Amino acid sequence: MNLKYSLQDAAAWFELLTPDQKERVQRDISVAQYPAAAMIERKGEKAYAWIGVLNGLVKVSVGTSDGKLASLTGVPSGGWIGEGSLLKSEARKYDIVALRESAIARLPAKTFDFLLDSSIPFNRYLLHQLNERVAQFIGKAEYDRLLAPDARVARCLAELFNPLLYPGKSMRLDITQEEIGYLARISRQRTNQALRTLEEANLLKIEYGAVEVLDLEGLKQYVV
DNA sequence: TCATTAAATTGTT
DNA sequence: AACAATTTAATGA
Repeated sequence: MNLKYSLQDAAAWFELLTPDQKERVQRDISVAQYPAAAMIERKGEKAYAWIGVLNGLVKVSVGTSDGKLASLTGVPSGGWIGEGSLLKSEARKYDIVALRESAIARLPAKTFDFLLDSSIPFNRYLLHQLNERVAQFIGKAEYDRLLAPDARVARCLAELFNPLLYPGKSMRLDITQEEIGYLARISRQRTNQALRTLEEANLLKIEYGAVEVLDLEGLKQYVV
């Protein structure tokens, strides 16, 4: 229930701020709980806040304007999304849905702008995140449909670790095989099969209700 | 703290 | 998709 503690744990950028800035963020931010499968943000609505996943797991479905290719990205706790719509102050271009019960933080656009204006480290953090995301989408658009299910799972898992800054953090992620299936858009039993294949290749370790990534680079590059 | 039971997750057909 | 096996969490002595 301690907001400050949550932010230190689930917002890598929070540590980069000065005490004054931290104080303002804590004052302006709001947190809400969402049950599994709840719609957090809807496509088409205007963006008033930066969305942070303090706890839980969220999926972002991006519907391209030209049609049906709705590719998915998973966002684990510690991930922050939606800055694109904020910067251009336009409507959200995707739906954000809770995959399981999640604690969602909202940083108002005003505060977001304030940080942009006053904190160099914050800008640097954002730049890095945007860069990562672009690389992600390019790779996705290129390969997503052509990849075998095993590779799709590998990529989805790799992406779940991307938004986070992993140094120091654990390489273990609490996610069920069913949830991975949702993200990779394959059945749960196929997910199971894929995970076993990846475990065979020493890229990850299957745990109960979680997976531990052993070789992130290997996952990103996995093919066939 | 340990044993029993229920719920959730995984493995198999 | 349905079922069985396994693991974790919850309950109560």
